[in-house]
Amino acid sequence: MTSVLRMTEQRRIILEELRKLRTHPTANEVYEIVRRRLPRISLGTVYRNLEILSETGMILKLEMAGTQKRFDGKTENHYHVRCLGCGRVDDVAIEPISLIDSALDGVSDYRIVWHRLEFMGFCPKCQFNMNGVLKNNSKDYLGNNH
Amino acid sequence: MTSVLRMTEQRRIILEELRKLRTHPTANEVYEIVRRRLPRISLGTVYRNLEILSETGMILKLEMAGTQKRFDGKTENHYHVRCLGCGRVDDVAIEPISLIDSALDGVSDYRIVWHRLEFMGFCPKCQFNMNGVLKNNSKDYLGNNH
DNA sequence: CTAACTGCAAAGGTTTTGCTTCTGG
DNA sequence: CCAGAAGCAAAACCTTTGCAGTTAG
Repeated sequence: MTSVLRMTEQRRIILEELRKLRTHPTANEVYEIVRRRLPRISLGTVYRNLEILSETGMILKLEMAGTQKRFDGKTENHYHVRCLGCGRVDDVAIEPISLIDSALDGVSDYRIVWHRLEFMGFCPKCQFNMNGVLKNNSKDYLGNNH
Repeated sequence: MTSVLRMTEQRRIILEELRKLRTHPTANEVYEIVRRRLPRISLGTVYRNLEILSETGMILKLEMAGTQKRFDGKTENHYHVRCLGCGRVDDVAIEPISLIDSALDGVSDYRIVWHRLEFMGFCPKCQFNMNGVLKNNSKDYLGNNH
């Protein structure tokens, strides 16, 4: 019934690279990185492995603001902060607030399992670069990717 | 410099329909709905208007878990709850917790502007239907759309 | 051995864009 | 009027899939 996972070289290297990174790459970024070690790997293989690795819980699939899925080698539940200027995503060094899950008790019919909290703001670099730019880029406020 | 927005019939009807809905349709769903009143409207026009309306703040663009963008005629900042079973998205009837924005004070270099909080759980219908299904669909837990 | 996996290429689905015509103000 | 918008179709993206050959265990 349950199929046996094989640790192929491709899968192992994808996992290794993902765990090295502090960023949250898209599938294509993973492909570019892994390709430096495995020049003949295909993008399809990267997609298939990211899918499988996240199904098994070995990595995290982040489906956040923006169109492209991003992946994270860190699997503990944690929060992210996204820069409204450049789209950069960082981890946040605070513990998940489990109290939040009960905020809907008695308010909603849903049975809450967990929550996703994403902070939106400006990274240090963009705070520096963004004098007067903001009003012309209002669309970026809602989470465009780049 | 700043271009003048025209309230065309297409734009007005998109806005009207979006404000009527309690759901959070995708661009294509908006297209299907609006088409009942404007059979000749094109999908491209719907996309362009959803983009413009969200830039001006008349609607909200939700770029959440899952691939497709969804849109919301309600513009006040509010939270959403997403069903892990069927992908349905509902509004949550609690006030945004502004205290959350200061959770990163002293922890992160980012200047936080706002936050997005999304609850994940099971809607009443899926709670009912989901006896024993869960373990076989573990991939759905991370936010797949359907 | 053989089920799981890979590379490749093609298909699918969503969103954007170029172009010509039309229209709101 | 005429800048902004619409319709249409093609292009651009991102992701998934079918298939034939390869490989981990």
